Amino acid sequence: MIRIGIVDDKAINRTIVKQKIAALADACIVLEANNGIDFLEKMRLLEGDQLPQIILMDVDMPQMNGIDAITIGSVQYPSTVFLVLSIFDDDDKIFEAIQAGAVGYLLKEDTAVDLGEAIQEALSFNGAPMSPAIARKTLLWLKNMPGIAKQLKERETEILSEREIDILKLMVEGLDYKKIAKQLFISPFTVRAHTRKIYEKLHVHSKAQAIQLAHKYKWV
Amino acid sequence: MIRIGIVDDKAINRTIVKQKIAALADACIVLEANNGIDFLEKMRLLEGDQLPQIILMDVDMPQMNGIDAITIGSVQYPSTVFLVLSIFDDDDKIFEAIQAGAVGYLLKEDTAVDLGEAIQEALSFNGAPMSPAIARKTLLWLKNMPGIAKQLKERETEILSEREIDILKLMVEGLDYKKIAKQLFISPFTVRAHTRKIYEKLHVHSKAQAIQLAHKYKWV
DNA sequence: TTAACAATAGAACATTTGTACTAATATTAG
DNA sequence: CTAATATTAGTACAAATGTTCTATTGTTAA
Repeated sequence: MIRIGIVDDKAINRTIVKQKIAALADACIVLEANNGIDFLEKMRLLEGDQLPQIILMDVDMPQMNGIDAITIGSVQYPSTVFLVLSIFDDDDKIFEAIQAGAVGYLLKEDTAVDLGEAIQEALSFNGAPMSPAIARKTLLWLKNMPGIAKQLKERETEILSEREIDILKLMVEGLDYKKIAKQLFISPFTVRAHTRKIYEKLHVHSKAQAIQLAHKYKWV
Repeated sequence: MIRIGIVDDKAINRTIVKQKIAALADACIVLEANNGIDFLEKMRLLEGDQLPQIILMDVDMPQMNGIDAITIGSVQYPSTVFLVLSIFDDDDKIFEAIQAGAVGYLLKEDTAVDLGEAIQEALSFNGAPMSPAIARKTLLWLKNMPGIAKQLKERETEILSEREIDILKLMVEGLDYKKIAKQLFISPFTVRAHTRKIYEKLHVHSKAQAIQLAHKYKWV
């Protein structure tokens, strides 16, 4: 019997998932929580042999979101497996969830993936369930992140546009927005617009982080 | 009607795949090759509207392996989608295949994944088919990627103190004042004090400029 | 011929950073 | 011992940056 936990702030979502679980032969819900805080508190009250083996975690929740809950929970309960069940395929969210320790990421609306199958895969030794859309994103990220084993020289980044690379280069040289704008004969606002796009694409949140990636992957 | 190509050096494997394809309603085999060279030659003989939309590619083949075939093929035939069908879940192979341009990676023995579904996913706009085992590996890679930037050599700068270099290193890694402070168990104010000293010594006026010098003189 | 995207420009607001100060310890070179 | 320097910690304010928006124009892919 597989012990399952559901964390979602919307009762309707929990009900839908519970109905799907009920259809499975070998599974039962042992924990239900509204948000990250609630989840951690309810986990603390359970004995070791009653702890859920798998948690189906929503991302957007009040008080404590799913990412933070996974970050803390995956350390505190290393034998529990966390599976994100989100409505959004927001890049940053997926990335953060994986970083936090989620073993899989499913889209709620993704009908192609059967929840039961996903649970089986998550619990099986070396499986990780993913919606095809999510799989594609992770592959694209991987593809564009050289430096694992082979250092792929001056390969095309494919992520950033030409103009974005212009800006990134000047950023690396230590120029501020105004100086970059003057250099490229454009408005400082435009430089900032490009910067926002760069951050979004690289999943970073500061100039220093962008510069670090630029050096690491030799984009400059 | 989906046009499919199979590249595998073992006739028995091709037969198995062909049988699975035959069971699909809307698909037909338009190309069959023994290895990478053979594949590229046979592709050249086909008209644009007869080119396969999807290639099921084996990895280990004589003369030219699947990775190289994808590398070349994905450039020459950008609208064709390459799907690796391998017996091995060898880390390097998977990674190389993705780098080469494969949109998905399936294990032949993986019974959980239906080939037809995988083909549909591969052809659909933003789907990528993956065996759960492969998905897990890619997730692990992603998770561990940003952390590879360790092991920095010590070098005498003669200008900066040890502590200042500590701070500079973390600055280069993209951490803000608070994060650096937490990392070094000191107050953010202290970090800022060090930063001021660093700027003074290096004659710079921003984080980005300091990072630039750090890279230029290989202090990190 | 739409749809998507790149490049441009800007408003508004919160956070972080840069700079100019002070100041207590600890260590070290002369 | 004394002076210099490193490390620590803080206040205060101005400037730069990060983020969330909107919006126009041109180019390109489907």
